[in-house]
Amino acid sequence: MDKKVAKRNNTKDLILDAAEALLQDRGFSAFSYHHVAQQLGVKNAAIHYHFPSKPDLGTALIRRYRERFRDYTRTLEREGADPVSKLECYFAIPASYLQNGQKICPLGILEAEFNAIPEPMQLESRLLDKEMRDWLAEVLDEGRSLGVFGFEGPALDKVLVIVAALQGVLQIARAAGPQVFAITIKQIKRDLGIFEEVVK
Amino acid sequence: MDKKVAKRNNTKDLILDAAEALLQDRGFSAFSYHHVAQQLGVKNAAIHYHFPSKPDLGTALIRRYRERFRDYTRTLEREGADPVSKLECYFAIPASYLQNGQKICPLGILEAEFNAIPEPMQLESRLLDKEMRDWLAEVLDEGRSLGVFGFEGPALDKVLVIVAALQGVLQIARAAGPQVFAITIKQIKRDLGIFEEVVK
DNA sequence: AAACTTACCTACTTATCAGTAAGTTTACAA
DNA sequence: TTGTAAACTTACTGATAAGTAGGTAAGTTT
Repeated sequence: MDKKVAKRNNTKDLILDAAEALLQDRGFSAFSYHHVAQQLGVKNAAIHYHFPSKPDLGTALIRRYRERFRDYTRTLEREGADPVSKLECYFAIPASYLQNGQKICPLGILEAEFNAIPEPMQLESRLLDKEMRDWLAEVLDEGRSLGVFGFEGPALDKVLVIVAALQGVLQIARAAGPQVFAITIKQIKRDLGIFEEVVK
Repeated sequence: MDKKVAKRNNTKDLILDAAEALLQDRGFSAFSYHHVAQQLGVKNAAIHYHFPSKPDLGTALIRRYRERFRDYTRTLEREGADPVSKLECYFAIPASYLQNGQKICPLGILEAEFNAIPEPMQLESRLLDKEMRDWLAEVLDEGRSLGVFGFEGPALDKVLVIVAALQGVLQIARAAGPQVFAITIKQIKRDLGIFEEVVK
């Protein structure tokens, strides 16, 4: 019975998908309900039906990022991935952003526009940031004690530089071209001491 | 004769100052002529008198960043600063952003909102990015040949990680608190090999 | 088959945005 | 003293923003 304009039941997810793309492409302030609606071929009010206010949509978006990340890391854990491949999988996230239309890290825009987004979104952003950095720190610590990573100081400090560099370079790629991403990854690996054997 | 509301002749600069603060606080899409006007105690149209359109204001802003950076580096050159103090001076720029109300790098927002800003601003952003990275690369190369910096690979590659990390960490500081900045600086120095003697 | 719910649309409101036209004040020059 | 240009203000316009009220066509439940 799905003839012509059959009622869809996945609109909510499609809205989140479109909003996610717009967020990582233009920023939160720079996209509107109209943009989302147009992309889905529905009207303004349809978005308001699923997400009454823009803050609602925004927080739902970040919550989805969080869940996705949690699921991702849990899967890696379940599969018994080693620290190096965990790190590679982490690098694959921003890499996919870059490939999929020069997108940037969601946290990058959210934090850049931090003082212009509603408080609930700020809160969710803080949580996402903490969860990601804490997980990566565990990976680095694990790798260091196994002897596959070489770095000095607390893992959380090293994580900070890595996360910040990735977040920054995706933005720089907009102005300087996509090749800067691979260069950064290479340098980060060098600084982690996991490239010498392969390179030289 | 400056009694009450004497005509000012520095409004143009004051507008740029206010716009600069707003840009680094909220982003380009999230601030309006009204915000700027309100902060200066003038009307909307006064801004349009000095900067006919928002792209005009935006490009003027970035051009000023560029001039300021050029003047800054030229002064350092004239004073015969060594690579280490040049680097310290470079670090002082984002440090001042952080201190002055959790501001972030202008290039950070401009590149994050890249696809939402007018083309002339994109062009100016590219120039600013290139000029800054090229200068820093010279500093790093100079320092390496003098033996004060220790790093592998092309200086431009190392610069990329440093610039990206600084840009990123200023944003992360919004969500994670200002202390992450000092940690990042410390880590960057460690990775440049200019911290061992002082720390350990 | 009636009652209710889901998932929209049409058509609006209110606010804010960038931008403009025309008038006003002030400083300075002729 | 008058003229003129710079630096505004007043008072708008049209576009777009978020958000809402009310209606409706389907599907679901009772």
